[in-house]
Amino acid sequence: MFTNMLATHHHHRPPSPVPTVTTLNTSYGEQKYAPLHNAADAVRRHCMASPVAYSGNLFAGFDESFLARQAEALAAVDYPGKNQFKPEPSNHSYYPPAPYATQQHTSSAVPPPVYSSMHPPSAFHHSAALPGTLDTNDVIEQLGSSHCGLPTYQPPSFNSSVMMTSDMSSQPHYISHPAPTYNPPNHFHPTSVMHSTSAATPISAPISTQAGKTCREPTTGRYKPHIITSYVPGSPQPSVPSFSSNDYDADPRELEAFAERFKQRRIKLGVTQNDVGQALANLKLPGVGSLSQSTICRFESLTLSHNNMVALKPILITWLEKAEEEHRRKMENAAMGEKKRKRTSIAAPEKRSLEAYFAVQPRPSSEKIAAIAEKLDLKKNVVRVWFCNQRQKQKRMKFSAFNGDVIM
DNA sequence: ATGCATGAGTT
DNA sequence: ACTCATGCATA
Repeated sequence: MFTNMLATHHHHRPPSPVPTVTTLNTSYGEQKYAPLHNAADAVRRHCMASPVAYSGNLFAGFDESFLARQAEALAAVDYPGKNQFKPEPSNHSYYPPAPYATQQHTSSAVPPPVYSSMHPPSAFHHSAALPGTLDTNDVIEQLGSSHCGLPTYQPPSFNSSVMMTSDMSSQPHYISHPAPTYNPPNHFHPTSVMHSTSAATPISAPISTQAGKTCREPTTGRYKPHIITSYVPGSPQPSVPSFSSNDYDADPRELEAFAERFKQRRIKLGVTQNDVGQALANLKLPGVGSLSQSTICRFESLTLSHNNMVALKPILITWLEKAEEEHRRKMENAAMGEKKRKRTSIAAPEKRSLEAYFAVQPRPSSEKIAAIAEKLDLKKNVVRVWFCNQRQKQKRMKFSAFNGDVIM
């Protein structure tokens, strides 16, 4: 029971909107900022609510464990080598009502959310974010509710990761800021343009990089992309966090914004979360099978781990783009259907005249057709086609009559 | 949307 | 013993 609790404790969420709590995993490759972004929504709400709680006691919303863990976090930071502190299970079975700071703090023992680079051949491999350069002030700042601890990734001058191609890796701007700054979180801008990262993100790369493992879900036969990204002994660790185009996609705020946009566009397409999950298999991306409704839901609600979000994002982008393209096509087809040519209708008097002409000469010459057209005030082509159709009609009638005679 | 469970990989 | 990604079942 206890073991089980430990094993799944990060899933044990209180009724409050506190999302996934991931305890620290201090392996090199697992510098997660899951709590930072997973709790983004909660954070936002918490931030909004906070001012009210400040009447009197600054820590009104915080319990003792928070304070205790704050101290722990600070302590953890004081010793760079000590990235690891094992929280007491009892402290993590449940989280207090104003938990974000608590969790935040817990994860603060983890190195700062350095935006790790991707290794080109394995796009989903989260290479090590270096532990490191977080100082006490940073921690305090993160802990400060006024900032909600959301890491700010100085956005590029442009807004779309589509443009963040390989050359982005040479942006000295990023390299010179190994430690991210913490700013108040941005609210999602509904107007932000959905970008396509498919160009910048090699979605074809297997999701499961580090061990190349794609395990099959026993019951469903789904291909579960294991996105466990952690330090692989022997694999090269970057000594300096290099910033590539993928860092943008991995930016928690970008992820949050994307998830929101994704949801909106999915709904616009009239597709359910389950549909999306199933449709992913049709993408035929290597190592990418279907996903459950749960997972899609969790993606949209940012209740997946950061790495998981980052790995799923390009796949979902791929799906979204294809789905929207298909949708567009359908709409166009529908529009085409509506744009049916106007059917010319020939009035009864003219029709009678035409029938009279037809009785005399079913195959009038071009000149004759022109004459008739002029006489009836119809387009020559209309008259020509009428004769064609009339001949065809007659043929049909003859044929059916003949058949009827024979068969019956 | 989410509690609980599972299997695989990691430490 | 843990972490993680994910799924099933159900609220």
